[in-house]
Amino acid sequence: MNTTPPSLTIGTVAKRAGVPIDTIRYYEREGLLPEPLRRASGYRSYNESAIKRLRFIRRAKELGFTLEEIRDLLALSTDRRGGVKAVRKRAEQRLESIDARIAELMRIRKGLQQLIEVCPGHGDPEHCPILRALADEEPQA
Amino acid sequence: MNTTPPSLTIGTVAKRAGVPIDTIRYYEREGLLPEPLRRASGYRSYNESAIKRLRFIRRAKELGFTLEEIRDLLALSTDRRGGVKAVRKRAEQRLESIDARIAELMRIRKGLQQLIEVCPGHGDPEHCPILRALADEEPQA
DNA sequence: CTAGACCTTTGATCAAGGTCCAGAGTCAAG
DNA sequence: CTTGACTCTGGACCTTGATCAAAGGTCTAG
Repeated sequence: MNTTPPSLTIGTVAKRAGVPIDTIRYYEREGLLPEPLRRASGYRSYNESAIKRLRFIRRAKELGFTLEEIRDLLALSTDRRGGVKAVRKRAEQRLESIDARIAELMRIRKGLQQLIEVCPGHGDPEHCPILRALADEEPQA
Repeated sequence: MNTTPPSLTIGTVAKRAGVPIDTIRYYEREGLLPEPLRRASGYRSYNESAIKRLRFIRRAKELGFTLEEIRDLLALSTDRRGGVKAVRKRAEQRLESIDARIAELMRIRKGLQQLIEVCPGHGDPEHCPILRALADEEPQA
């Protein structure tokens, strides 16, 4: 709706979006940002929408999306038919993978916690349960 | 105590330890495995302790230790004075960083969950709360 | 006009932890 | 002896998400 004249340099966009200049060019190469207009001098010429897009990317990254997934989300976000359904599905998948990662970390945490609890913290390495747990044979080896 | 004759080839060790051959050579380069004896032909010649050590590394990796930390643990595990105390300290640090990671994932999870809950899953992308959350301006932008 | 800030490109580099390859030599079975 | 499986070295390459350097061109304030 607003047709902001394209006039921002990459440095300005970088500052306003909170992203390093190199990263902007990198995102452009990776297809996350459209190629901007250029001035006669070759300078990239951005408008406000580029800043929005960079912030979109930043937030999605904070939610744990990879750049690959974000590229996908960006494509979906402009798909009027079915885009919303697909976006929600991606978000649900993301949630599942976060849950799986949390569960895995909890499992690891538990194992480590138990070892620490029974380790006296001194004495012979032969009797340290942490080292023993790491070194012991597989059951049925 | 057991003085197993060194006679295992790298391929055998790889199979028994469940680690690719290239990875064994890589660990050797990185100082996680001692340099093995060699046959006259130049073939590496391992004994059972190499397999134990590789399993140690594998388990430590499963507990989220980096190779750097594992190298450290391996050194400590043979240090009779103070080694155990230091090992326990490393384990405690590892636990703390796991807790931090879990907390971070829980925070992310919560944000994502809230977005999914209010997303109808259909309709105009303009009204999709997930896309809006990603795209919206910073407050006070 | 000039200094200094800003921008351009290409290509290298980083962390981590491997993975793969070519070309050559070796080993065990039949 | 031959065949096929195995191993050797050295170095290149992979993933992800940037980050930096070099050499040069442009823009803006004074």
